[in-house]
Amino acid sequence: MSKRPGGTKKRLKRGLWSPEEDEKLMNHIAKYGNGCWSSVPKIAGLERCGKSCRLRWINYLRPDLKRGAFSQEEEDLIIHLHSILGNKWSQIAAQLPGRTDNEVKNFWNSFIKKKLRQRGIDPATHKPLAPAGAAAAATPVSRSAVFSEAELILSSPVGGPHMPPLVSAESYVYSRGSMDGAGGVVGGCSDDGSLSSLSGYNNNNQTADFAGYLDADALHGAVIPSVSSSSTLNSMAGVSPGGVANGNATDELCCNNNNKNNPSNSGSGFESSTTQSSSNHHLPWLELGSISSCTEDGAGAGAAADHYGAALDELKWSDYVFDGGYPQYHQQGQCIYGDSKAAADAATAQFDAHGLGINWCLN
DNA sequence: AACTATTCCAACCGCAACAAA
DNA sequence: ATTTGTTGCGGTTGGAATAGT
Repeated sequence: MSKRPGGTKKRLKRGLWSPEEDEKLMNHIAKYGNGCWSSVPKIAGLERCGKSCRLRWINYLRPDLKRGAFSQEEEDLIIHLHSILGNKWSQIAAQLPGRTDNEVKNFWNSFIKKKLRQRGIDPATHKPLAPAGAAAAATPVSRSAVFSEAELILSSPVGGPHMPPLVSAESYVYSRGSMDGAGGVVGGCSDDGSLSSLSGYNNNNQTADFAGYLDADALHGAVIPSVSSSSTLNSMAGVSPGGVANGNATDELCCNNNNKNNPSNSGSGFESSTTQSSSNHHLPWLELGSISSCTEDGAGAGAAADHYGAALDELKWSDYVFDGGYPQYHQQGQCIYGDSKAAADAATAQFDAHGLGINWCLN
């Protein structure tokens, strides 16, 4: 570890945060909001760099963090989003209310990766691991390589424009009994041929429609507020990422320095995220209308989705990939609030108990 | 009980993008 | 147009907790 530059400046503290430091930081943010991190240590009386303060707040202190075990839905969603986005942890985390990019990243590296390998799936490519002889061919492939295969299939004349029964490369990997190519139907209806609708992500025998927010282009191009960013509270407040992907200006939703004193930024975001209980509340956009983002041919695509409902049920690939025995992913180390929802509630309560009205980004 | 190995989370680092001066 | 400062992101690492011997 190299020394920090600083010369005559007081040496900044590093390492784990003490409860006192946490309290100082929380008090400061409650008072002034979370802008201008460089000035936070000075004002708050912390011997930390602003960067460290920001990270501590984003990854640990924010009361809207879930801080519990990842649910099966979250796990499935992470795997799928990773298959689309690769290591874009912030964008993946943006789809998981209450989760940070760091948390998702750690979860991936410490748990999902391992599990996928055990199942014979290459976590880098989301394809079956090649046999030893073909190791060279199975070297990590870029996300674009995976996409190219998916796009190849999606753009093949089998379906043609707006013809739903398209099979993505991924579905070959994940769908139950799909290795023969018979199963794993993924609805696709995007005009640009991108994968835009998937199903089978919740465990309630519902067709989970990811239209819109799983559009790869939208995810890459849209400014999706990350959980780890200062403009996250819109997603915490149940704002559908689909709306973002549909091109709505994020500024009007975000809590950032350009949107001061927006009522939607204060408190309500926390509440909604900490009181979510059902899977669909965790993932509010799952309640989007069927193929809602299939712009020009929405009705036809929706009908097609119904038509292939049975096949879509086959796409509960999590059941296939993770056939039970899902261990709880417990937080380790420092945890000031305990676990899960109760923790988040407690955090919110604690914040409230301090009588600290949170004014986001007031400075 | 003592030691070692492994796991995994929190924190750090370097870089890039962006905005303001 | 350039410089400087700030923020955000992804990769990496330190070390506490846990498991194994």
